[in-house]
Amino acid sequence: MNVIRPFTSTVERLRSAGLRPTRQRLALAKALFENGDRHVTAEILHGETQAKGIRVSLATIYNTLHQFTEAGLLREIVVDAQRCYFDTNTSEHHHYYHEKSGMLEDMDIASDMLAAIPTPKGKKIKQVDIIVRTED
Amino acid sequence: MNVIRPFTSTVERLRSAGLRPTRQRLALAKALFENGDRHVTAEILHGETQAKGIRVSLATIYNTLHQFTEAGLLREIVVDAQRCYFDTNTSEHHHYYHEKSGMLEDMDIASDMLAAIPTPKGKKIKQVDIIVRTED
DNA sequence: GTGTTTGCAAAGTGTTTGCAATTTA
DNA sequence: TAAATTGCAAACACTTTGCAAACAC
Repeated sequence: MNVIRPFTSTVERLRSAGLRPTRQRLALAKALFENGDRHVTAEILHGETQAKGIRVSLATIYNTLHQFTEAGLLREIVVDAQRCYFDTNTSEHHHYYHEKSGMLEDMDIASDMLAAIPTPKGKKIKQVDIIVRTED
Repeated sequence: MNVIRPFTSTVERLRSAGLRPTRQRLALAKALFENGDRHVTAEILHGETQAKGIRVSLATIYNTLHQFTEAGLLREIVVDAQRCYFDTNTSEHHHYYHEKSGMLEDMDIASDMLAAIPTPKGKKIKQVDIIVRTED
């Protein structure tokens, strides 16, 4: 017999990443993945959950963001020594960073452009990050 | 009449950047610019000056690195949320970052590759940073 | 029940700042 | 001498950690 189970796909997403679908992780996953591509910091997520009346501590948000990143659900983007972004779009793409506003924006660029990048001897390329900083 | 003046070119470099050639700035400029291209953090520079018996406080090193950057003598490179590098090579070029070792290495890449990067509407590109992260 | 996860507060890291003392020109 | 610069220690912002209580299965 069936029971109505909300967020089944989010639950499954967490389970297949090997993460127990706790209340906190579900709330964060919902905020992250149910509204299209997002660029968030821990602070932003914390503010959002608080605004919705969901109690998730900042420490848990940090931990969860890293767990999601390790699980391949998020990609971390380093733009600035004191602002750590996580991108829900984990496919290969690059960014504009508008420093004044602190806004991060996806960039459209032909991925074959990266063919020009030489591989360093004896090393394997793990990730290529292109950040175009704009004046604002 | 002439007096023997050591480090004249470093002195001039500072003066033309509008910075008084103090003992501390001279020591840092020497360490930075008299040994070819370098990638340094504040900690590295601090360690070096201490090893040489030159007394420069960490606060002054941070301040000086930023003054040099504003003056165009250095370029700041953000690779990692807790490691801020300064590059003595201010010309357009990009980097490999070997995460495990924390080593930053210059990359040779055709600069016309960057022609493919679209300018965002209504904004001006200030700087393009390409960081190729390697496994190690 | 058992192992996992959470929240809190404390600790940590790298950086910046306020201000008196020092140095430069 | 006047203005700029320095060093210290304290403040800072952001992030991580230790551990007891709460939770998932």
